[in-house]
Amino acid sequence: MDSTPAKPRTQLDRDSWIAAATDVLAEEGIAGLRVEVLAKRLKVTKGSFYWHFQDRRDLLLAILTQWRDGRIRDIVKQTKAAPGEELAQIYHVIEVYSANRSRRGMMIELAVRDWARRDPDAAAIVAEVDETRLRCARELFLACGVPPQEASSRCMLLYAYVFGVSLMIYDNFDNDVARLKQDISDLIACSRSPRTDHTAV
Amino acid sequence: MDSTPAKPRTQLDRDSWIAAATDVLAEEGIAGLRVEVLAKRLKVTKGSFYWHFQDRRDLLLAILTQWRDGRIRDIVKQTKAAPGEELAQIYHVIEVYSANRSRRGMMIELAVRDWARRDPDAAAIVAEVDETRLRCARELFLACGVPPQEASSRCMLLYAYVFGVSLMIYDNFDNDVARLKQDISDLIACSRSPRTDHTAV
DNA sequence: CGCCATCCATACTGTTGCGTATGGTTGAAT
DNA sequence: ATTCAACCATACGCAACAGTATGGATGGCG
Repeated sequence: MDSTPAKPRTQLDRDSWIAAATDVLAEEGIAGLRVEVLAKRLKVTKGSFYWHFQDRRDLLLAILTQWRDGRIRDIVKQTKAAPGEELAQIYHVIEVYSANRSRRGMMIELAVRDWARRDPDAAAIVAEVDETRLRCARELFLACGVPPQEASSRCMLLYAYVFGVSLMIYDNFDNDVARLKQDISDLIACSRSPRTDHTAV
Repeated sequence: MDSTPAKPRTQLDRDSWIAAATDVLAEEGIAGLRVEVLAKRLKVTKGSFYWHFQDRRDLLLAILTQWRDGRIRDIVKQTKAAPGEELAQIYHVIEVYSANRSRRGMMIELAVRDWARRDPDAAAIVAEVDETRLRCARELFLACGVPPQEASSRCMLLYAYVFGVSLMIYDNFDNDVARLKQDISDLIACSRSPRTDHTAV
């Protein structure tokens, strides 16, 4: 009929496997990431898997490095700010990394961090990502005129909050979550007085 | 030789199993909590396990409820403060729940929360614990004279920070972690100006 | 002493999953 | 058209694990 690459005959490459595996990681965690389950999801058998990967560990390490590269690319992008826009950019970072924005991204993040608690390789990757993120965010605070020591404290608080809040279940605590999160953003970004006017931007 | 209860013949009861299971949960996570592994650790066979428990799920639910009860008992204890000591108590809570104080407790905490991301029963337990903790901590802030809305924000930030920071790997970021954590405690507890004098107590 | 309830060991079945071996299919180059 | 490399299916062995069935040991009590 046509020669357009409509369906490349389910020809899978390494990246397809990694992408699908990352989906499973987000949904089921590292322990639920089994090659036979993954193969079933891709509608092939594990004969295909062991063509593209040496073993399960090979896939896992590929997931890690790809995740790291994506996260580092993202943070340097998110922390670039035009002069004068640095404070607004901090608010933007908090907003972007808050759980609801990209639920999938946070699920991966949490799965990787849980993984890193028992796997040295994963821990090394997380360490790289954290260091890069902290340094990038710190630059932003410094550009806002925050003193060095305090810049370190605030960017650490920023990331700890972002990850921690996505671990909590607080449906019945406050009925105005939006305002709650806004207040917290103020505390992290620029709390000098309790009621900061953060009409940022 | 003697009739003292030196070795009760390895007679295990339900609580012994739950205690050992909680250890495994802390070390290996919910996915690594297998009944045969647990039995081996207790030097018995799973024949014993299935005497005390209906199935694996029975054990898991027992772990959850016991964890909840312990955590709720602990938080009401930690948030009791003599009049005038409320601010110091807030610092104490931050200190106590920071990862290094009781590494084991935090490992269990993180394991349960990761578990709760895929299990509704675990999620319900975490919701109970979170609500209790937030309300208790909120009372402390209110007793410090913090306005209601802000009290909600600060106690939420407190817990999110505590859990989040134990997920991060920041060895190479700052060489004075103690001071970093002190600064963050200030931001959470009483930041009105960036350099608050928190010579609390 | 003998009986019964408690507690555990042993021995099975069935399932899931990792990894390997080997053969089949497909498309592109010669 | 033949051939070869890339890609996948099938079929195997092996281990870990959930759960069941059943029998053995132990201790208190009538």
